[in-house]
Amino acid sequence: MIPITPSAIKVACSNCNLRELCMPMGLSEHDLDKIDELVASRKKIKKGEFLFQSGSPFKSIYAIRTGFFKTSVTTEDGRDQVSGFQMAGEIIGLDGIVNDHHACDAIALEDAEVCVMPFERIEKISMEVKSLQHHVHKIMSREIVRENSVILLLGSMKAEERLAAFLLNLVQRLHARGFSQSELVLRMTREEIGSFLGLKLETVSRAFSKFAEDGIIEVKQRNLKIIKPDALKQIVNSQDKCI
Amino acid sequence: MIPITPSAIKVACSNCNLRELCMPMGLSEHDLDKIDELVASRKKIKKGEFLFQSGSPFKSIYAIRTGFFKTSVTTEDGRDQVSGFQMAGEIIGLDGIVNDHHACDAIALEDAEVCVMPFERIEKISMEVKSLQHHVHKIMSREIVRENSVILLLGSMKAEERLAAFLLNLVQRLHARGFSQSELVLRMTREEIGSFLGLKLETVSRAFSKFAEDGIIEVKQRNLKIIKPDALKQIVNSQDKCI
DNA sequence: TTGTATTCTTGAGGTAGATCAAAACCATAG
DNA sequence: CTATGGTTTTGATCTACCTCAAGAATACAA
Repeated sequence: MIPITPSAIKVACSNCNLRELCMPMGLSEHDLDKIDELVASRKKIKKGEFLFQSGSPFKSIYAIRTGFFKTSVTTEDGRDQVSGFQMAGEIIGLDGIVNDHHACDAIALEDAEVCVMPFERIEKISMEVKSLQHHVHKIMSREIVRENSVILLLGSMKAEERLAAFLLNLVQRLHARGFSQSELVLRMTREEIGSFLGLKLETVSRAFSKFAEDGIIEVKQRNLKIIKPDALKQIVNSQDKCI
Repeated sequence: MIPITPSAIKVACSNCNLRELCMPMGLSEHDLDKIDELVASRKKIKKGEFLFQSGSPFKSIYAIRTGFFKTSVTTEDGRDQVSGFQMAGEIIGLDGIVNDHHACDAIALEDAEVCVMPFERIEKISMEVKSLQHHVHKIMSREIVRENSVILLLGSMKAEERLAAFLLNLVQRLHARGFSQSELVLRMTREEIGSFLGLKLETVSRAFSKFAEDGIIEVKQRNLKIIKPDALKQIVNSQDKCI
């Protein structure tokens, strides 16, 4: 039996099965070696624990390997709101770059593991690997675009439209990770969904019931099955066509 | 009389009075020379015209020199929502990086002029000038944080709180540009404010009237004077402290 | 000047979603 | 198994904001 030494379990993006989600494609051997230096370590976070907290010093961004997170922002007077849900292959922590401290909380909704990528290291290697630099820009831009769509949702959709859009987005991202297009397990409570969608948990629950009643979905607690994805899409795009 | 030749009016960040807003600080002579290559040209946009449109190919980001813009996002079914207002010294267009085409519209609310910065050039010079690279990261992170606060506003504040937060943000940014802390001219209609805040224009108008009635502001069409900034701050942080 | 279009204000009434409340469901520990 | 605490559902009522509508103020053109 060969003992597993620390070096044997060394972190390596180059043979990580999530690489295509968090790293640029088509790198040369040489660049791949450099990329492997990006991840300083891995970190396990238990369900309910913080990955980082608002106000804590920013050092690294994180690639989620396993598990599920929520991020939430807080006002001075203590109101807080879920600003996103993140799953394996997604990058978290970009909000910390501007002011060298984090601007939101990141909490694990289930036991999770992340790759810790010190941002200084990213910037250093970005100076040498052009495709990494561009990739970082893309990831940040993607976050900006994602938030744009959340703003659109919060500012112009009504309750059922919001929930439909949320479910479609969730299942689409899960599908991109090889999960079912129709079945999923919600990792968050109705209250957290409501917070994200700018609704109260009762409203979320009622919308779920309504969808189930209409045969669009089947819900049993956190287990959800999408029966008619097209009906959901239609709900999202149901702005009165009249006038 | 010496005729002004094209080269004489060459764009130069190094002696632009907005430099401290859009460029990194403390650059060496050598780096400053490189930075001056960032801006390919200047572009004038008339009131009501697009700087770029959703779906149009992404080439450059823009630094606003003069004027005032709004950005707006659109759903498939044609709903649109103002996602931000931008003023001199702010950067616009970062949403285009991910997919090589823009994800929102940018429209001038008054005659404006922008510095056109081809993004490829930014990436090239970023490989050489470390502080520029970090600055780009900061600017993108700042946009992420800004959008976070819009999400918080839309998801958890009520009408008057939203308007108060909006006015405070606006006047604070204007003040950072040397304008008055108390007086400002709104560059946008009530409808545009409402769209940004997820409210109808009537609600915005009523909130203005309420603030004026309470002696917190004075409004006369687009001209606005903030009489009691602290009252506005209190309105923003007025979440029931009970329980 | 007058006319027209746009923006803004204000009122009256309707409604989506919030709030309050109770019961059902589920998970976990003992 | 029961007990406990968190989550979810559902009902009844309330309210903040929307909708509809009309008029006033403003800007601009002829």
